[in-house]
Amino acid sequence: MTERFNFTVHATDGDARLGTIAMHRGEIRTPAFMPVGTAGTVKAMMPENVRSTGADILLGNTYHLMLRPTAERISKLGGLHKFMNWDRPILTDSGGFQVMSLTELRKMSEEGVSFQSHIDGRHIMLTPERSMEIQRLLDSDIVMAFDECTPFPAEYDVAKESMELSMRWAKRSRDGFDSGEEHASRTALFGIVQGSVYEDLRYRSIDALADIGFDGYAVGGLAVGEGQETMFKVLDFTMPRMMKDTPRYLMGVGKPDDIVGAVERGIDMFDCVMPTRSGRTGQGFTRRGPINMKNARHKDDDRPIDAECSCPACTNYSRAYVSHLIRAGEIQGAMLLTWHNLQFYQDLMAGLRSAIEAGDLTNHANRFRERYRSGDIDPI
RNA sequence: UCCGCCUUAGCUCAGUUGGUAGAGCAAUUGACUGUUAAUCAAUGGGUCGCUGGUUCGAGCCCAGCAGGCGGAG
Repeated sequence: MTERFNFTVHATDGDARLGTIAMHRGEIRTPAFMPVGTAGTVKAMMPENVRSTGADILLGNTYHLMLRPTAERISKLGGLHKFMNWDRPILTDSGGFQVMSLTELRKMSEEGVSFQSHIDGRHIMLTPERSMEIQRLLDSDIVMAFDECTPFPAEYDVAKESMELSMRWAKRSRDGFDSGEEHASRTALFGIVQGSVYEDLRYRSIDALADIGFDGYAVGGLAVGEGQETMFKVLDFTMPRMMKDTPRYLMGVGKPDDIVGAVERGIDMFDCVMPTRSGRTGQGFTRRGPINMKNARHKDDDRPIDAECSCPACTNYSRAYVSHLIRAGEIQGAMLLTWHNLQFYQDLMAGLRSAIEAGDLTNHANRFRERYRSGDIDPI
């Protein structure tokens, strides 16, 4: 039996850390990017191909899976890993984000959240205890505490109340998680820092979570419309107060340059729908900036999406072909562009890890930004 | 040869009792950050087949012509 959860920092460069998280289903190299597999699939990708891009861990979702096919069914079928054919670690979100994003269908209380299912309209109560039970049934490797993702903008008092509720729920999440002893003995639980853009609220949130004790700490409530500058400002005062011996996870982030800036500020883990969703809506990522594959300029372009990329879309197909597939609404267009985008994100993470190890992160990050922001997607 | 119907945006079509035009798709472009998204949004684009007439005013009414479809001989 290997370790339950062992985070090791191998090198640092400024505030950035190069590390590994050893878990019984496999090792996670940090800084890590977790592709999002909400409904038991990384959309448009086969799991073995997600792995081939370099992903060590996926994100799954409590809310979506509890509604369909239900956590109980997945449990009976042997757990989420077997169900979706991914045998490495899976982190599951707690449903907290849906509390915000499905705002018109919810009713909040101290006890939890009453959702109306977007699938069949029936009412469902989600509490910290139930969220923990669902994530246990899924056999998640990294369980997220049930929180409320504070919307942006939020007045101080609203943000304060929201954060304090999340902290009470964090304690109940801890207790609920621990009550599933067998599962808890081989998996991990992360707490989520809230507090919007307010320094003292973020500090209080960190302190409250530290008192409870978690295997890792996430920064939540960012990338919800505040903009990169504000997000970095919040990280600038939040990160120095975060625990040093556990992973720090920035939830829902982000664009490539968001990730670079957050790594420089000490973040170890990320997840984001951007590479997969964009892959389905025609946006590709390149080392010279984002590229809209729907644009007419690509129709006759027989070069790859990104000449420096090793993915199948770039090795075997032209911009012209991918552009045609996307325009034609062909499924293979979504498949190829998603694959490329995931490869791009994993290459980005690998590059950051190498740079930290070499003590060259600042130069590396500056070079990346300069090229990425040039927007010069038509190199000679 | 006769009769009827049709002709409006690149395509398929709406256009009320006459007040100088709209939709969907396509095109062009933009979004997308713990996925209710193979999604959403914006923009461009029309001598309303042609020529006359009636009218203050015609895509709408009248006549002729051209093209298309159907029917009768």
